[in-house]
Amino acid sequence: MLEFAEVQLHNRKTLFVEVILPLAISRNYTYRVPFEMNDAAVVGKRVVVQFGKSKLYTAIIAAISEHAPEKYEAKYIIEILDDAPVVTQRQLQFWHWLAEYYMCNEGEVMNAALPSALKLASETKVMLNREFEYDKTQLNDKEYLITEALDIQPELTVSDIVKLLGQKTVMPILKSLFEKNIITISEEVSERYKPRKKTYITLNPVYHNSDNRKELFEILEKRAPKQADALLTYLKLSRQQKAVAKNELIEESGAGESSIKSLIEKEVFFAEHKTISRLGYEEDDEAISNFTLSEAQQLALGEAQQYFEKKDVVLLHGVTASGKTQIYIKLIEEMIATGRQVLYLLPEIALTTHIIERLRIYFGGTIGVYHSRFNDNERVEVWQKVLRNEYKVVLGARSSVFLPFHDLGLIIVDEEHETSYKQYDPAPRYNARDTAIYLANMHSGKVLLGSATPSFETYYNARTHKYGLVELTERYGGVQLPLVEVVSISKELKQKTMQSHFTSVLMADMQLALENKEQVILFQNRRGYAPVLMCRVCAYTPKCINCDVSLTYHKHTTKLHCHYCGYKEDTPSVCPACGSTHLEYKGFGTEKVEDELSVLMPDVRLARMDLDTTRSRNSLQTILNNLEEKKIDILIGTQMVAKGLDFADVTVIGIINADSLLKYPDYRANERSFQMLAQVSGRAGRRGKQGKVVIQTYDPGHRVIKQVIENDYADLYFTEMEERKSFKYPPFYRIISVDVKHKNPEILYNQAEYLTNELRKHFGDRVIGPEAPLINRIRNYYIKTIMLKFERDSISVVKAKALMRDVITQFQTTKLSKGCIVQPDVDPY
DNA sequence: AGCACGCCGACT
DNA sequence: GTCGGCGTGCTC
Repeated sequence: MLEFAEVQLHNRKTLFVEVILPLAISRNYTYRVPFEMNDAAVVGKRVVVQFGKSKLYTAIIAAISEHAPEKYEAKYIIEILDDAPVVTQRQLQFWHWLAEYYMCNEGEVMNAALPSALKLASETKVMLNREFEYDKTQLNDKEYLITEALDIQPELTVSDIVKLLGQKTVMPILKSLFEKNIITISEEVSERYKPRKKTYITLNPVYHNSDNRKELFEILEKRAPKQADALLTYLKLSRQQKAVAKNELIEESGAGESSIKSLIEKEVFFAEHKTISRLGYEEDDEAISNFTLSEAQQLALGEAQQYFEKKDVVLLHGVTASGKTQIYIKLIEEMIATGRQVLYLLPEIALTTHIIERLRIYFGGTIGVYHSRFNDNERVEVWQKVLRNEYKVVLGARSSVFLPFHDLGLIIVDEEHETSYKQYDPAPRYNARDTAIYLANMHSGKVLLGSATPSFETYYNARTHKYGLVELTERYGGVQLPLVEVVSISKELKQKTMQSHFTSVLMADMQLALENKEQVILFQNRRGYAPVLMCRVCAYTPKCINCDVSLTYHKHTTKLHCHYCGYKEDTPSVCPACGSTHLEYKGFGTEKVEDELSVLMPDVRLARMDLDTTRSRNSLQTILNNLEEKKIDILIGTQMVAKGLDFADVTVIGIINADSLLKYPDYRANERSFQMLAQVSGRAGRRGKQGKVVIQTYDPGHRVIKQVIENDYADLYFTEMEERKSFKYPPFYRIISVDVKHKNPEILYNQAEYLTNELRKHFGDRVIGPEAPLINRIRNYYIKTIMLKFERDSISVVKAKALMRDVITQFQTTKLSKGCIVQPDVDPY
């Protein structure tokens, strides 16, 4: 609180702030700044505001003005949370652009951009105002309860109070207490996340003497063999690494918490609690293992650098295992030498410790990592460090484009073709690759897109000289491309040489690999056990009650699951339609492949990698570690296995059924299939051995399969581009699709038709549809899709979007559209 | 997104 | 006669 005299010194301007609220609302709102906060009000800081009757939100100041809004009296902002902005001006500009480009609200962008710890109103701390005397008799029951609780416990969070009162709406009560000056509300970001402690074990120096150690060991072996094991493991681990963590020791030795505890009590071990960074690594870093670029890499690097003189974006098209990462590292080194920041984007799934470690060796403490497996405290930590310029390099997934960079000199987008760069579910439906190009431009920085199988959009831009194009056709270290063999499933079925889903060719190759102590990866583009349960008599198939999809049988739960809404039900033993007991599984997924293989090869160590087995925080890493440590012989997985796996001993890759990829009803199906198959194949026989890829298919003559065998990306590109052109698809046209949803199918049908006609009034035959998507009902909402195709180079897409926005807004004000959800998706995948 | 105001069914 | 269902409209 400022003294009266100080207030007088202030310039008593009346200030208003326009704030972005973390909500899906179409505009920003303006609040008044209390005089004493005038100086503290800065664009990019967070404020607490009341929005609506009772809700308090953390909002971001987007603009400050001295002019009062005309038509209403502005509410006051309640508090300014930050001493310095947490969002930069440039970010706000970026958010604004993103909302425009992807046709969503700034609030939705804010939600995607800010770690929730920076916007959680419910985690706000509440405490008593010590400087103020108040009369308890003046309080109502609930207010009294809160003050009583605060007498005992000086600090409560809003969610604590929710629990205390047993009701959800506590904000009005808190606000009234706040207004009566009884409580204060604060949110100190720096204290919001507590440093993580980790316990390290060290050996009592007495036992550095080998005689003492021997003596101890003999005693332990007799009396406490578990403890002896723990000691041995400790000695092994301490030889390998500088510090031994307690949890690691427990895991490695299998000794259990209690054994370690008694060793600590006996003063054999010392326990040391260290504060470590939540980001999972310590400061002490080994020296850098210096690599040298191959001639081809050197050449490619030089080309890229030359292009950067003239172009903002360069595509590095390098075959799998051509050593693109080393080129990235050189470019990063160069950029950080100039003092500018670098963002290295990777698909979520490729962000394994493998790549993180590799880069950490290079860049040590200046590299930050940011991805969705991080919890919020960790994300805030990275956010703050980027903001304070403590990180020069950030390695991250899609959402790291939202970090508060100051001076981004270079963005690398690895595996640029990856569809996971596009966010679909909550708006903003943004593509991190495209967004990165805009972001780099804002910083006058450069973008390097890397891929073995570039997206056609990118390749087109490169071929038409919008981007620089660097080709790297040689695999690093002279590793040969794998041998690809296509096997006809129908032929083997006729010959009766199939064993369950495996052709004799694949079986033989797997066996050979296993005999040589090598590893195998099997690729099946579908998770679950069997996609559907079907009645053999009446062909009945159980469907989800909320969605227009067949339920999938999952063996571990023995239930039928819906992959769209998570609905589960028990597997029926009789057909609910005709009463027949002849129910059978049709189709097959990763789980069934695993199951059948375990029957065919009972002694082989199998593992499965798909969405179901990698859901938890560390399970993916565990699978990868096991693979690396050769605890797995055969890994069966979905698309996940195609990404970022780089293991020396994987020599055979089996694609169980290529047709499931090829017959996808999507104009990108061929592009996708090629990418998929090329990526999967690229996993075979990297360091030093030629790998083998077996593609099982019903259609061995398929054009794309031929192109894969010949690794002929260019041929694929040219044939596909002809079709893209004639059928008005990207990259020649830009697509904006609009999903219309409603619980009632008839209303939806009429409204989608109406909206389509409205759009057609402006855009003519650029409007296609409405069409029912492949899955026309999800979570009880029926869906229709309207598609708009805009010529790439003629009418301004910016104008078109503005017009679309108007049409949609207009549509939503019509009474008939009640209950309709309209979701535009710009550049959909 | 929440929350209130508002108009139609099964209950003290 | 009310309690309460969620439909729709607004929030600076």
